[in-house]
Amino acid sequence: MANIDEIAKLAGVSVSTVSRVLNHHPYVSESKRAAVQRVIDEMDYTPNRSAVDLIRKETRSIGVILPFNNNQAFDQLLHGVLSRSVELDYSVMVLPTRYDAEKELKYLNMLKNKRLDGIIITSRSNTWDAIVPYTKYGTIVTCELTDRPEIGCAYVDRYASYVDTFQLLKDKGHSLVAFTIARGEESNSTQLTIKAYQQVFGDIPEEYLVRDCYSMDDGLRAAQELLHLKVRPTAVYANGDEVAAGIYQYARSLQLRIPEDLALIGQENQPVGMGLHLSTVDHQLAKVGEKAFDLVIKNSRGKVEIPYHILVRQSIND
Amino acid sequence: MANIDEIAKLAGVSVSTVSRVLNHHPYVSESKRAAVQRVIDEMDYTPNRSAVDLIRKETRSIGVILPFNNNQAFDQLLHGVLSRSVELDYSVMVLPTRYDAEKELKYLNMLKNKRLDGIIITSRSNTWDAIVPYTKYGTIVTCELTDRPEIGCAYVDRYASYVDTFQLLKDKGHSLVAFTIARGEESNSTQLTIKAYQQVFGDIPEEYLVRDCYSMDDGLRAAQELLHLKVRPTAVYANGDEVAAGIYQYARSLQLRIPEDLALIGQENQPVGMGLHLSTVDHQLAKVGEKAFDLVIKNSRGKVEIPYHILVRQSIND
DNA sequence: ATGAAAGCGCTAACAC
DNA sequence: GTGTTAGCGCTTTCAT
Repeated sequence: MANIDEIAKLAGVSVSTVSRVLNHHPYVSESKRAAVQRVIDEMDYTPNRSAVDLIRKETRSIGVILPFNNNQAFDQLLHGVLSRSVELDYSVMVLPTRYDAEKELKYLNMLKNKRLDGIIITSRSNTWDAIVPYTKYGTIVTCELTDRPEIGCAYVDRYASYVDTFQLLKDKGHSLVAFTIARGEESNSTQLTIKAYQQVFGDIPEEYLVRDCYSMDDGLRAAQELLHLKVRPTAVYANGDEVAAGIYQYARSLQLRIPEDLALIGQENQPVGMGLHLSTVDHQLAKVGEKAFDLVIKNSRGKVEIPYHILVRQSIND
Repeated sequence: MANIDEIAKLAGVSVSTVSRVLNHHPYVSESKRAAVQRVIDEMDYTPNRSAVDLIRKETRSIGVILPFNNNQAFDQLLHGVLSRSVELDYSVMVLPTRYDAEKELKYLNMLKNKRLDGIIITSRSNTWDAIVPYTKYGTIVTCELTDRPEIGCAYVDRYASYVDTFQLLKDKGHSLVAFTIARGEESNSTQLTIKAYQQVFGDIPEEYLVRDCYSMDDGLRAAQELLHLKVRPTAVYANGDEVAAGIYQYARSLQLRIPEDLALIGQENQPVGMGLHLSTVDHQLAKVGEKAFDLVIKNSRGKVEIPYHILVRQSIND
């Protein structure tokens, strides 16, 4: 591929002039601009991006740190990020950690070596103490609330959301309420779910907490565990609509009526829940992703709260 | 951030020596290597990636072109790509087109401006004639079979797969077979599904073909259309397990028995189908993604076929 | 084994 | 308006 020097030579101008037309600067005579453009077209020339990034000290690329890409929730966040990035002509790298703290730091290092202008952390494995130093090299935005002033946040008040949901169930007359979670206790949202439960109902009966739930299949397993207990829960709060759908399915196979025999509520308002009339808590993850993107490219440390919505559908009794 | 000159100066060596230790070259005395390393650590130095890419003329980054990221099938492909990329220390950019041909070309241009070493096309909007010229600038691998010699392919023989599946249904005694598709007729797999159907059953009754199916919700809609027909199909081939699950759900709500009253088979072996004992055709999309990645970084134009598996579970009669 | 120096392809300050 | 030139931060001959 030709370079800018060659274009300049062929057009009979200096490289600065070529650079100017490339970057749509004013103060270029129409005749020269046209001449340069013609040569550019003829030679099928495109500026080398590494050279531009090197001198501009920015890449118009951002990264998204997530544990897995094949997960509904992270996929929604990513979707939000991508929507905005396409509009604003940014590129996005997907940085999957599998909850490996080492790898996470390696990704953060892409700010330092100027490969990325910013990074969105959708879920982290490191402590903030380990992460914050990297803000020196680029913008870091996270999808949970932290009071670290160096970190931008696009977040949902999960604790309030969980409390609200459990309270709703309680208000509907349920005292035997089970719930499902994804990872074990080290995860942020898991911790908050547990705290919220305790806040509303007090102690958690060990058998009312089902771990490692991600898919509909896990929902079936969870229901299998829960619905054969001597003291069967009368309501379940699932950590996702897929999981809720699995529970629904299993309950129906047992001839249980929803919501009369079992009330059910999921999360994230996924299509899977719509036709089943499952209630759900929509944390608006795509919107969180969009907002996180906006923060990161504005180099903002703002804390932006995204509202959640509890959608009560037929799977909850009146 | 410090640069390589500064490190050289502080370590009392030349920049070449610093570069050598950075790149683990031989022929550096242990004493100097140690001295340089110490300064690097002290200064917390990391080489600028744009400068390295510029001179090396490669980025160790690849792109994945897909229409949407929030879609099970593309997500599986992406998952395969990411698995391998993490192992081999490559970065991957997600390039969502929404089937916009212009945008697709813009993405392909990232090969030309040396931002990406290669691109994986999981689904395309342009003709091969428009795409092939970009192979001059980087490797292009696709997830469908094309005989263009410049393009590497990691693909499943979809036509054979679809014919096999329809034939299986026919062998089980079904002559009233409906099916669902995603996009309209311009999509490659849709076209092949239609051709396969005609090959096995002849003409397609218009009402046995349901379009725009992506999620479980769409499956419910499809079932609603199909199961109230005067001549109800006795089997449905869904273009995904989520869609199949929706159909299952609706059929059950009508008290139809699966498979006695309605045989059902989906695609992609998703968790949603497992607990429902839905039969499925596993096109091994994650494996396709992995293989596509391997081709692209080997700069290979190979054509690699990935086998598909028909998993017969309870949703099909004997 | 080590260093000097020539780029890689581009932008922008400065001079005219 | 336009050109000259000094970098940006690095790798890699080519000497020594």
